[in-house]
Amino acid sequence: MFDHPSHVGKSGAVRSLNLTPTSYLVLGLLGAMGPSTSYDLKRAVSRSIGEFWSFPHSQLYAEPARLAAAGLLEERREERGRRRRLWSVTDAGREALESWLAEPSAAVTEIRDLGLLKLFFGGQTTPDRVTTLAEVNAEFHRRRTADYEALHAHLAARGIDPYERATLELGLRYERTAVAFWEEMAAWGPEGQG
Amino acid sequence: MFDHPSHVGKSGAVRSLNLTPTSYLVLGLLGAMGPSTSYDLKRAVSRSIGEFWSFPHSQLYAEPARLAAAGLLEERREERGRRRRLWSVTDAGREALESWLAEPSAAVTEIRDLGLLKLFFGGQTTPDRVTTLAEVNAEFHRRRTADYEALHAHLAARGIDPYERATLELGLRYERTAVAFWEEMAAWGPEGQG
DNA sequence: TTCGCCATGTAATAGGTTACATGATTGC
DNA sequence: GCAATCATGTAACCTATTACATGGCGAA
Repeated sequence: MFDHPSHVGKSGAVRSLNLTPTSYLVLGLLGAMGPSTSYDLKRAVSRSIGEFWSFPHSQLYAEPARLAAAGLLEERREERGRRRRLWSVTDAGREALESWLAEPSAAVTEIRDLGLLKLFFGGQTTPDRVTTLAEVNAEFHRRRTADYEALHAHLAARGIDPYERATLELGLRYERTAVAFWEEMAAWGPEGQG
Repeated sequence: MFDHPSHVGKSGAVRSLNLTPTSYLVLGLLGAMGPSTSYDLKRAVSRSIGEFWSFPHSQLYAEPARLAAAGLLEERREERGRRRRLWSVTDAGREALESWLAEPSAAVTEIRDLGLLKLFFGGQTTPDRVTTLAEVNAEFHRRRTADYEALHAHLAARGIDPYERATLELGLRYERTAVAFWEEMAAWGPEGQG
């Protein structure tokens, strides 16, 4: 690609980039899991935070390269077989992660829900369509709630990291909130919403 | 579905583009508000859906141009003064909006919360830092809850569109859920989380 | 009349999304 | 031995984000 120093070393060839959520995800996962491939990252994401914050696998392949260019990760290739790329956190990377974790900045939660956007424009369609929307969404979130609970139980069996469990817990609680909300919406429609 | 109406331009210069959430936001707002400037859109977003789904103003300036290129919007410029650009929905645009509203597709809700991402990696920092994180977030969401309630009351006074109110309602409920969650997290830390 | 904020945009870039593509495994 | 799925990437496009920049208007 471009000729970087053999091992990020003395040249300070560390291009400073601004770290995105994806960056911290990768840093944190590698910090917790040790040297891993992008596919390992993908799997780790899938049944945890990825439940409600999607990180496409293509990014989990692309982001490590960026972080490595910045000196926060190191790459090692398998000698034989597939010669897969294994990523691990450097001291600089660990430092970046720790300082990020240390500042407890609270930021606005983004909730992006297409169904909710449709509801927002409910006045521009017929009430029965809104009711259908509400019913479909209620069912959808009920199903998701059930999935979460199964997942939760499954993970509880194998002693999962408590922080990871807590994270899923909020996801679950959100789903329950959504179920209640959409069910009310569905009931609200038919009887004339004054 | 498409082979749009003739008047959209004999040239057929209607490049088909895939419509993003931003597209539907703009279409829906213009549908509800009538001809408006991008600044009008910005204001309409700010105290409503924009509370939990951020749409930077630069997009509210850029997106209408895209939609107009696709034949879904029409542009009119003021004759004098600032010569601002006023956007309005064409028949094709209205049709696109309606068919979108008609299909009640349920999709996964994205919840993007930096604090939650930090919590996810709680095992890589000290318990007291996690507790601080929880406290800061609890306070943050308490404050946001209060803001929502004030906003809600304020808008209830002026008879706001019930669907718009409902949308805000879910935002509010999410905030309450978050408050409870972070408060529990804050209390959970000190006493040893086995 | 000057300062400051509201209003109205544009530019640049990087990050994200959606495909595409192909090598390895595993099951049948 | 073949099909299906898992694993591992790359490419292209484009949206979104972050700055920058300026004009108008209101208040003091």
